[in-house]
Amino acid sequence: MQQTDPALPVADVFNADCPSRMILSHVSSRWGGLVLVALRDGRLRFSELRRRIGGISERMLAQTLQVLEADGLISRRDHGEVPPRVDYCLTEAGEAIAIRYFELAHWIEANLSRLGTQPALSGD
Amino acid sequence: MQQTDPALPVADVFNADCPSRMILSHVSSRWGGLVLVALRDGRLRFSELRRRIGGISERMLAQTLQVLEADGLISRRDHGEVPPRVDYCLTEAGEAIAIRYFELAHWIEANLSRLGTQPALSGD
DNA sequence: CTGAACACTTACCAAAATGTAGGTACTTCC
DNA sequence: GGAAGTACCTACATTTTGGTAAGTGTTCAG
Repeated sequence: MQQTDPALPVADVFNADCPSRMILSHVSSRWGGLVLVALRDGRLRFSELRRRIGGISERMLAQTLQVLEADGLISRRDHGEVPPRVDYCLTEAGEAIAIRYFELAHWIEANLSRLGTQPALSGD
Repeated sequence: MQQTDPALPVADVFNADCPSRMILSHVSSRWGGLVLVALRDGRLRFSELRRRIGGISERMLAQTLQVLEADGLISRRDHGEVPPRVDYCLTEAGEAIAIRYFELAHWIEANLSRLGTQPALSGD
């Protein structure tokens, strides 16, 4: 299935210089993963994303979308209309990553009470 | 299995104020996920982690270990010896998160060639 | 005619993250 | 006795990140 090009060194996130680190940092940046997960619901417009992702600013959303697009994780479609109409969706790679990030996020949501964030769960 | 406390609002990472966002940000911080993944190999000492995770500084490793411990994702064991001997391992919750973060990171490693890894994207 | 929505961009500034260098108190190795 | 290793901590400086507010040009609703 997946051939490893012998000319390329094996990707390794533990290696500071490996390009995988860069992608990983974009995905797990403050907004990157949330944008990806939001797009799992399907194609969304800029302002829809903005409303959906609590706390994100226009500036950050625009920037995040650009980075993710450059990484090949989402694709941007401009309908060339006026007023502007642009929407975004996941690429195949984006979907693969989004689902994994979602599983991470979702586990956290579902198990929040076991984590050290709560007011006080009396115990050891 | 999992009881949802009806008194608590449902966790939602899209909500800026949801505590899950904080955990998620720790896990997907620059070093958090890598520390968790590194510990999947078993109990490791501070200096072992430092050597394993390329590019991390002592300061950042120490800080990251503290927040992960506070979140209940890793546990610290001090052998009380001199010279110091301290080691870390994943808690159950830590394992659950580590495996999910690993799957994300590993997919990226394995599929790097499909991604737009072009280094620079002069922005801002 | 005013204001809002759209999808952004830019300048400016504050805050957060991170690196560097030094220190600690001790031990083992050469 | 000097160097290196252990697991940190602290102060300081820098780099990166992110928010705010303003602007763009057009269209539509009131």
